[in-house]
Amino acid sequence: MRVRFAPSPTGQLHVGNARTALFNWLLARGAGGTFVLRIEDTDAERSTPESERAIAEDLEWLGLRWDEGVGTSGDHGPYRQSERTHIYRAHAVELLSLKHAYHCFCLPEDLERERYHALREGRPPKYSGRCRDVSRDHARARIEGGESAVIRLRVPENREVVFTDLVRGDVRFSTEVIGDFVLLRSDGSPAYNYAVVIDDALMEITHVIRGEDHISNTPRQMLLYEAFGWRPPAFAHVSLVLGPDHGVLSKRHGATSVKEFRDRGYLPEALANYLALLGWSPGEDQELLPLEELARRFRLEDVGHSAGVFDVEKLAWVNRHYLKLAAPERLAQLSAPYLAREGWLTGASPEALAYLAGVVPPAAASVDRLEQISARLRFLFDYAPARALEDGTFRAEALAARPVIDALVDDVSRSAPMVDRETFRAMVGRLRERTGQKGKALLHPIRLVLTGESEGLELDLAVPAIERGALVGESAGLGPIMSASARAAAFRAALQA
RNA sequence: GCCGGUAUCGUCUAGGGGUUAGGACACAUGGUUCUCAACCAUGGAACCGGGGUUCGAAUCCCCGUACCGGUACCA
Repeated sequence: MRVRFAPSPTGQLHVGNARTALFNWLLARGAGGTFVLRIEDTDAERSTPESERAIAEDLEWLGLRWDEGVGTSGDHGPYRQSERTHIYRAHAVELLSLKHAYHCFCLPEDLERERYHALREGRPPKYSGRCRDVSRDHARARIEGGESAVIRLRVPENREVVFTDLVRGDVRFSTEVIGDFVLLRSDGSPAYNYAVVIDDALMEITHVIRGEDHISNTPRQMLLYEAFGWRPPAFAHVSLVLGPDHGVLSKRHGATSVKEFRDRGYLPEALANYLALLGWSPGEDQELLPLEELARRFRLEDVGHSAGVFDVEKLAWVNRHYLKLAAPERLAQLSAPYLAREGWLTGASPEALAYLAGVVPPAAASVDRLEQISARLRFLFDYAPARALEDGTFRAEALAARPVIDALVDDVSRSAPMVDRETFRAMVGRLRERTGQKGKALLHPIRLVLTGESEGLELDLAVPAIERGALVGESAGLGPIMSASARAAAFRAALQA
């Protein structure tokens, strides 16, 4: 089995295309087949090398490695359509001599007018076939005379073209609605439907899995396979991904490209797992499974027929799941850019990363995506009691808890840093005895003073994080982080001001 | 307009002639916790409409409707 993903390098990899790539990969992976990456850059205007690189990078990030294609040494290359022009031309000549194709000299404006009239009279707007009978010799003469021509396929009249779609079953089209379409443009470059067939055939693709938007291209492609006498591959058209308003997923819905999701701090395994769930189900009421397991279970016949609405909430849930599974070092590494953006991390020293590996995982357990990690860790790096006390509720809570606060300031100024849960709890125990307060009345004031926030991480975790962070110090490229004792003093000063 | 595709909770889906129509996300309520989040429990929530076939239709067939895609010298 050989499958392919064939994007046009005209922008970032869209999640809908990523899902198509994923389905291809899952099928190949599950069947021990070959996954080919081909670049369809026949539109010279819009194709860029940057976007080809970006797409390749996104596929790799998602874990969808290709066995053959650009950047590999496969023996079905080249894998960039812009490098295959000679192949397309050679095959066009073959079609010409087989009389399956012909030169067409019709002017764009004439075609435009024909189309307009056809539409107005309720007829399918297909090419009239006016140049069908221009002989090859005559055509050659006109071209030598400076006229430009396209090459069109001679589409048989009044025929039914049927193909079996692996996800939808038999699909049939009448050639009555298919005009003689363009194979080679007047500049010699291949049109999509033509290049695809040549490439899929020559690259020995056995299963073409692509978006539903290509379903009406398929009969044209079948006709081409027929003209060449080639056996067509199996086709499978997967439905499209929609936005929450059931329209095309676009920027106003938020992120739409793989790159954007990556930048927001979604894990690749989460995006891939979520995408697999959109239009397919692994069965047994299971949803969260590693890619390899998904590949084992994947069957094209089980892919849903209807378009799917992209649900960011569910993606967030999947992401939270994988965030909890991720190794601490990895989370620290992945969080670094977000912390650096805030100016809290100036260099990824081993000490700083080791410290983060301890503090990021508990914070990450309560966010949807890593982008939110800085808000969750703000208490460490941006301690500002004066600012916090500007809030009326916060101030009132602090004022009401003066005895606890005073005792805290006193205790913390005289005891050792609370670098672990036990020393912190010991301190809480001393305060309980001294003030007679317990539970919320005791812990909430401690939170206000030590974190400068009224909500956040468990204090058991937060306070040792503060103390250890203060010890790591700025020389390691971290912080600065104020110690608990400095915070207590600063807080009391701010409260009295 | 024409051609093609699709239709189960708000969303993703399981099921597929007889089921209390199952699960997940989201939502609501409760529990837990110093707090938020997380977590746990409970709950509300669906077979597009109309005909037909059948003892029986959400499931099969037809028609309609809605939505999506295509209708290029874009891909």
